[in-house]
Amino acid sequence: MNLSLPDQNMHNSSEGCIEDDKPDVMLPCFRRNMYDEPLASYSNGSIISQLLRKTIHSKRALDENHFYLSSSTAADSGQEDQSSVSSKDSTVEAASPSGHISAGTSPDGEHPMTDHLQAKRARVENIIRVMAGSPNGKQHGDSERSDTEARDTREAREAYRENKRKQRLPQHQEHSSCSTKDEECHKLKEQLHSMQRLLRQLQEKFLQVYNQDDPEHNDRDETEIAVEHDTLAESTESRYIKSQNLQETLKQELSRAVNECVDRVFKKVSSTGLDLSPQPCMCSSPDMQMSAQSPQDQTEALSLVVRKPTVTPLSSVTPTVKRPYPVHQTPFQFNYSTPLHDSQILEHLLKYGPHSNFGGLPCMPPSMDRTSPDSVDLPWDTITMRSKVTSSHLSHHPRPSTLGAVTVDNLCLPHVKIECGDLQSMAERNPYMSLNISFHINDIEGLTPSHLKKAKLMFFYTRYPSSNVLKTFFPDVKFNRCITSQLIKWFSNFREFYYIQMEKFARQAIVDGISEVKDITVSRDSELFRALNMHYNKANDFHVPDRFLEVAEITLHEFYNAISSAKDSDPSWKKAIYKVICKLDSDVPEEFKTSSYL
DNA sequence: GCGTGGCCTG
DNA sequence: CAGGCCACGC
Repeated sequence: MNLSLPDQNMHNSSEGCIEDDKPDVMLPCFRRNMYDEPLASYSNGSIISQLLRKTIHSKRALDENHFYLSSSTAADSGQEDQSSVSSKDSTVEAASPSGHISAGTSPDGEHPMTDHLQAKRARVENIIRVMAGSPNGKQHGDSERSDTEARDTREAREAYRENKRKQRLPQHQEHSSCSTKDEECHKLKEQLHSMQRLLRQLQEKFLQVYNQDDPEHNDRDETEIAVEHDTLAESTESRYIKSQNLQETLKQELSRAVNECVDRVFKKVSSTGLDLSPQPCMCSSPDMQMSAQSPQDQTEALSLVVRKPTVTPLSSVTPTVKRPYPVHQTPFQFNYSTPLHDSQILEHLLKYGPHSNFGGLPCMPPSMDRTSPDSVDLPWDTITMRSKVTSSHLSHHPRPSTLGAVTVDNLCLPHVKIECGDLQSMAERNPYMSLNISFHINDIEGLTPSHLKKAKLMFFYTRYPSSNVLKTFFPDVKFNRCITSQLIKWFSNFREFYYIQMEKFARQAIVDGISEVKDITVSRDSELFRALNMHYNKANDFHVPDRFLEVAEITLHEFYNAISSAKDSDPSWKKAIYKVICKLDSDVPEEFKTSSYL
């Protein structure tokens, strides 16, 4: 029954995430002295700045001699940066060192970028900004509205929120819904061509920079990237942060938006005969290209994009990254996500860069070290875009016992609500960072499937465990309000199932004509027991204590008596039964106290 | 106000 | 199984 060792190290490191800076366990990419940049620096206006700066920085680390001495139009860089920043990003932009400020500034501040490269970057930036200025899709607005409209009938509060949200919707979204199909197809067509053209331009610019800079290392020097494609509009961000069910909202919004976009665009485009074959991507990653070629495979929101660790890094500037992207960070969106997939990939690549967000997050598990087992044999620049495997971290995938093999699934499944735990205030101050932190915190110190299994087995002894009991028997869990509530909720769910079964079998007994309560017994051969055992002891590798059979029988009798005496007409007729059953708890065996139990 | 349990829902 | 909501007790 020893399913897994407790991830003590992970818990410890998770604490460091909040308070302790532990550079000794951090990957190079997470060290502040490498890419120490505030999150806000990855604002829309300087996507390309960030990427190029890193690329150049990487190259410089490889070969200090690869500089270009020519100068050209560097002067227009700053001007463009300031003039074309969208208003919604202006706040972040103003607070960040991005844009023209970063134009000639290398991370270490010792090697000023050449004018030549500045000019190139400025041009590419301009292209990116043109892309960013593409009209916003109306699908999201529609989907968002339909989503909320479906459930705002009950709550005046919800209706109020809905109204406010509608007021914020740009007018053109309202009008666009009235467009004819022909117009939509035409616009789509134009957009596609436009974006393809822009993408080609951008690719050319990039390749130009790369090839001129270092043709020999071109294929090896591609920036490792992680991308996310979602279609959430930034306008909904604040609502999400305040939402009480961030996780569900994100998943629903993402899934629906992506599904709608994919379905719609393929339907329309197939009728127009447009060629949707992807443009050759500058990213050589097979996974990357495949994800672009098969957008229809992504029917669920990508909760995370993972870049696998690399095997033989050329230098310390090619660190490994596994990280989730908060889904709400899309700075802009396209009308039809699918044909613009490459652009979106590029956009995210450029916006977030391969090292963003982690400057202040020294909390990644040791498994992310490049020496971890799962990094072996992975090619350079492998980019894995994984769809959301499951909506819950409680998927029955046993957590690997070795720290080096912590699965992506465990890392990519957001669970913790923003308002949970100690991160709430941080979340309010910086939603970007807080989302990331929350995801990781939960991954590191959240309850695992092993914990769930253990809890189920404990249910055979105690149906109503106190918080103290839970803390005693889950010593490897770092308790906070959230974790405690979750554990309590688990037992609440266990009880719910338990009592449902009891009522069901009690009623069945009555239907079967059993007139004497003493004729009702619960043995290991009973159907009732099988049902319960299947639920709490699915693997059937645990010997259920006899006492549980006794309690089950008592419970069944209680239900039988109550139902047969028509007490179930009282809405709260079960409460009396609960009162009886809660006194039948046994002590949980000491073995359960060890963190390695199971 | 907070913790907890139950009910309902997805 | 989790989230929302409500009720209850402290």
